[in-house]
Order: sequence, then structure tokens, then C-alpha cells
Amino acid sequence: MSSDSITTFADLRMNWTLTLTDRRTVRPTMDDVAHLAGVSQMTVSRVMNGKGYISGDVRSRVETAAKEIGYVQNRLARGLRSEKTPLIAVVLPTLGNTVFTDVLSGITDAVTKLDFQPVFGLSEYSEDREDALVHDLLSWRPTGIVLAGLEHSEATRQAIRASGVRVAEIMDIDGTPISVAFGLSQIAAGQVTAKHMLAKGHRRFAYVGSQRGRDIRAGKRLEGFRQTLREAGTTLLSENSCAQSSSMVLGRRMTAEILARPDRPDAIYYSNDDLAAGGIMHCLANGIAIPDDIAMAGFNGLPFLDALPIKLTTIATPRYEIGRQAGQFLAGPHQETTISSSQSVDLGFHLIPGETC
Amino acid sequence: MSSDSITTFADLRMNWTLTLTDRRTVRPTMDDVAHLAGVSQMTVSRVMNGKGYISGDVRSRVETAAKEIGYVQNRLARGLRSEKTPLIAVVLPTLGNTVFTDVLSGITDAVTKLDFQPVFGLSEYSEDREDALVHDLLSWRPTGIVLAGLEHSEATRQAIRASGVRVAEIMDIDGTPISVAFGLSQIAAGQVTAKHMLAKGHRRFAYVGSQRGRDIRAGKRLEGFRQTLREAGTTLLSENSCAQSSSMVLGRRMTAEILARPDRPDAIYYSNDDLAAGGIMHCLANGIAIPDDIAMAGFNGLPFLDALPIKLTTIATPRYEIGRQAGQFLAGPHQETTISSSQSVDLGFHLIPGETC
DNA sequence: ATTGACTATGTTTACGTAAACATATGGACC
DNA sequence: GGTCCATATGTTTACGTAAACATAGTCAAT
Repeated sequence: MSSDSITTFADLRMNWTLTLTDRRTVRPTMDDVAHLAGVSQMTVSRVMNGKGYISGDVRSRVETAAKEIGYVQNRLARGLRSEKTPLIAVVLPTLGNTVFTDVLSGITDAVTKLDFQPVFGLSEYSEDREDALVHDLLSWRPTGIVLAGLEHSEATRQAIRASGVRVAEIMDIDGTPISVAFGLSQIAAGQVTAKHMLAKGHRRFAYVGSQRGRDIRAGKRLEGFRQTLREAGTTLLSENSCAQSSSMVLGRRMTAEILARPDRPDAIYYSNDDLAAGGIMHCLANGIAIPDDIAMAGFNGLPFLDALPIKLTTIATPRYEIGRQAGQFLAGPHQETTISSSQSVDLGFHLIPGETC
Repeated sequence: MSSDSITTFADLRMNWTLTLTDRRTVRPTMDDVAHLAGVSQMTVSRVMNGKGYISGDVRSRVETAAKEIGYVQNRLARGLRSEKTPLIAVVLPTLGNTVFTDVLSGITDAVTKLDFQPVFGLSEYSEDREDALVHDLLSWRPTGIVLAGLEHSEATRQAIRASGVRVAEIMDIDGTPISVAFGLSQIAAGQVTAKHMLAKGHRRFAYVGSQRGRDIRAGKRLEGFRQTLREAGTTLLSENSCAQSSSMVLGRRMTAEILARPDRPDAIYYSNDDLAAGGIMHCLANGIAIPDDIAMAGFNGLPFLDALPIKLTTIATPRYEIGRQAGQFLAGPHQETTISSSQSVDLGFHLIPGETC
């Protein structure tokens, strides 16, 4: 059909144009840009990545050509060839809790600034799902991976070790991290809260939590809380852990139940601010005096607490900062020494005294 | 150094083992699995993807070998070769608003179920950042992309058109979608709210909003609200739009300011529930009667409203469902006809009458 | 026995990029 | 006037996978 031999430049060009036309559904490649600019594919690569020597003339011709045909680099090919990708994998339990969206915002801001991109999955507090997600996410050959907490299955540890990917474990530092942990001592947070409540003269304590058994960090706070009570010669009257996920509505309902019982506590330790805020709402709606009838403390220091008519006593946590530092650690340049050593970065917390205890 | 010729199977095997050892830092490939299982790379590929004929014996040998050396597929190579990836790109304004985390949860659940993965970026309500993010995300050659709203720059439209990627625009259906929009009529939501407030006898209205100028959907609701007031022969006394991002604290502060003015309204229309809840808190804290002194309405129907002592009148929106359907649309199998046509899927909304108006 | 369909596996190739290596030009330096 | 170095570009190759095509055995129907 076509001419038997293609010899002239015009023929070559024609051939190229046709090829481009034939594949109109397919994205243009560096080769397409190169032919349009009259240079080699490698030169296009150099212009795109700003590596090696390029004359001003060629640079502008290539840039013009790229814009003209709407060239978009193919990160799959780039990642395959260069054996690294600007990806940071993130595995979180849920987005239904402000804690994790704050952390995720921090991670996103930090890695984006370093020209990385987050890929994420939600484990819903399930270890099996975490395993599956980690395995799946590693198939993208990410540069780093963020995990919540320090407790992970052997399969997950194994996969991460074998992949050689950088790891950051976040939120918790009570334990031995795989590589580096960014967070705060959950146990200490529970202890500090207990000390504060004891100092305020409360003795009859109840605990209110959610995600029973699955929220390991809440469990550690409770452990710290219990321990301090024990040292003060007292114990929790009741531990109320609901299987549902945390919410203000749940906190309000659980508070109502507890206050309706005959052995009424004089203080409630909530596993987080949402539950505690629900407790405040219950009291507001029912004319129960805080802290005289019932004292309260929460955890996280969420901003919305400032809008409530009664200020909750709580623990402020550096959620965004935890995410930011973890992201920076994973996406930033590296002194190889720090990678494999188990160490923790304690971003701290502080108690915010409110009007609830 | 080594023997000049490699002829026996043992030699070959030895050679392979050495190679594998040399690259211990590098991830094993299908070739490694293949050699260990004594089959070809292609057979490994078939086992991994469940395509083509494989005998039970070979399948189990391959699976054992893969597990033994900890094989993890390389999606970069897979995507490059097969020219498609199980990725869904998501561009959202922020994670600081429950609306978007709900949507993102819906997207994540839907696409995960279909073996896709979300990659996302945050535009912070900036069109330039949206442009940059879209361009960047397209470099991963995703199967689909989710955008918030219907308003996008020509550059974004162009890039998406050229890439041939599937698009879902979410939240808003007042306009012409690129392909398919999932959401609700923001204008109608504003109108319905206005009608309800008018029916309750209110006449002196104020508006409270955030993200001034940038939150296009809030602007559309306000437009609908204004329009209905106009038809009823009245207008807004004042429009109070703050540049900051939405929060309960901001809502409380703005409400306090408005109620302190001489020309006090008898009803406030908030651009969302967070702001409105802040208003409720202000009134609770200052003994202002709702709705007698001041009536209120919000937007979104967030779950935490059920925990408040006073139930807010608001509009319930199907946030999770919007995300779920958008995710399903992008990641699911396709009847090609629907892809390019501009159409909207109205997931509706409904007014929840509360105690605030 | 021959055909054909089905099952099971192997070989070759291409996806788009960047690393590694090669080449060529133009000065500066002695 | 040759040597060396900085600059500027090209050529070849490999990354790991799956599509396309090729091969070969088994078994039922002719």
C-alpha cells in the first residue's frame, strides 16, 4: 500500500505524523515530543528532569513541543526505569476520626512540598486489612510507608523489611518502632489525666470508650489512667467500652446510661473529645452541673471544644505535626544511618485545664 | 574467575542463586519465582493474574515459590505494559471539613472493593493547585479521576480530555458536567431552606459563611436562598462571609458579632452545620432563646447534631453515597456510551426540621 | 488414523523512561 | 598545536510485566 522505502526527511515526518494520528487515543510520549522538536528522546528526558547540559535553544524548543502536543510524563515508565517512585503509602484505621484526617493533612502537606504523592488505604482497625493494604501498597514501590501505631502483624513486618521501604509509625511511642515512630506516650497521657483528676479531689471514676479492643492507643491511655489510680489507692468504678465507633452521639448516650445507674461516679474519663463532648451535651440538656455533679476529661484537644459553652479538660495532641514530621522523614533526603534504627520522636502533649474538672 | 562455560542445570541454578543473592536489596521478580518453580516467567504471570490455563500442580508450585521468596508484584511494570492502572485519582479542597472526609471514605470503600486504589491531593480551594494536581495525578495514568464541583480551569479540562481518563464531578449538579456529576442541587437546597424559614414566619435574615468566594457550592446555596427571599418580597439584612475556613469556633464568634449589632436579624442562614452549631453554642452560653430570639438553619445534616441539646434545622446530604457512587462509576465496568455524555446523577437532599426554626 | 477442540506451557516483543556510555564541539592552557 | 575540560547531544540498553503468537499434548468425534 504505502511506498516501499521511506528515505526523505519529509517521508519520515509524514510517517511520524501518521503514527501520532493513529494513536490519538494514546498519550504522547517523549519520542513524540523529540520528533516534533527535532531532538532525541534522551534530550527531552534531560529537559524534563533538568539534568545534564541543555542549550537554551533546545530547551525552549522541547518545552514548546511538549506543551503543543500536551505531553504528560509517564510515571509508571519513569518509576520502572529509575527504580523509585515519588509515592508515600499511608495506612490509617479510618477517616471518621478528626485525629486521622489531621494527621493525613499533615502528611499530605509535607510530602506534596517535597514532590511526593500520598496513596492510602483504610484498615478500619482490622489487622487483616492492614496486612492486605500494606502488601498492595508495596506493589507501587513507594519510597515510604506510614502506619498507625506500633502493633503490626509479623506478615506486615516481614513484607516491609523485605521491601526495604522507609517506615514511619505514628501516634504512639510506647513500644519498639520498626524504624522511627512519631507521636506521644499514650500511657503518660492517661497518667497525667488521672493525676489531674485526682488532684481535683475526684475519687469515683468511670471510663467511657469506643472501638472496644481495637483502638490500641485508647487502651494504652486507659492502662496509664488505671495505673495512676492504683498508685493513689483507688480504682475505676466501671469501664464502659462500646464496640461502635466514636461519636458525640455515642458519648451522650453512654453518659446518660452511666449517670442513670445507682452507683454514680463523680468523674468520667473519656477516651476522646468526641465522646466527652457528648457527655457535656447530655449534662447541658438535663441540667446536670459540671463539674459539681460530674467531672469530665477527654483526649485530643480538638478545636471545636473552644466553641462549647463549657470548656472540656483535655490533652492537646500534635496531630498535624505528627503527620508533617512523618511525611518529611519519609519523603525527605536521608542520612542512611537513621533508617534502620529503632527510635522514637516524642512530639509531646499537654493538659489543657478546662471547666469540667 | 568463574568457569568459562555454564552448561549443566546445576550450573545454571547456581548462577541464578548467586544473581538473586547479589541483588538481595532488590525485590524479587517473576523471573525469580519462575526459576524457583521451574517454569517460565509467563506462567508465573498467568498464575498471579488467574488468566489462561494453569495445571493445579504448576499453580501450587508457583504460589509456594512466590511466598517463599516474598514476591510482590510490580505495578509499575504491570501498568506500563498493560497500559492501565487500578488507580483512581481524587482531588478535594480539604480534609478539614467532614463533608470531604465522608466523600473520600465513600470513594475509598467503593474503589477498594473493585481492587482499585485512591491517590489524592488537596487543592485548598485553589484553582492553580487543582490544575497542578490534575496534571500530576494524570502522570500515573489513572483509570478515573474525581473532582469536586463543576467549575474547573480550561487547562484542567484540556488535560482530562486529552488523557481520556474517566471523570466524576461530585457534590454539585447545577451546571454542565464534563462527563458525569454525582451530587445534589445546591441552589435548590438554598431555596428549600429559605422557604422553610419563611414558612416559620421569619423575615429578618442574616447569612453566615466561610471560605469567602472560594466555596462555590456555598455560593450557589446562598444564591438559591436569596432568590427565594426575593420572590417573597424580602432580602438578606446582611451577608457575613469570613475568609477563614469553617469551624464551630468561627460560627460562634460570627454569631456573637451579628447578635451584638443594633439591626439584629431574627434568623440566620449558615452555610454549613459547623458554623450553625457554633451559633447554637453561643446562644446556649448566653441564655439567648432559640428560635424565639433567633432562628437558625444549617446545611449537611452531620451526625453530631443529634448530640446537641437543641436540634438544628438543616439539610441532610448523601455525602458518603456521593463518594461511593462516583467511585463505583469510575472503577466499575463500563458501557462506553455513558462516558463522554454530560449527565448528572441527583442523589438528592432533604430538609430535617429541628428546633432552631 | 485424522481432525479439531481444548488444555497447558513457552518465546518474543513492546510498553516509556533514564542510566550508562559514547561522541562532538569549542575554548583555555601551556 | 596539542591536551584537557566543560558543554551539549546522541545511542544503546534494561527496568518487570503482559499481549500476541507459537508449540505441544490429550482426548473425543469422525
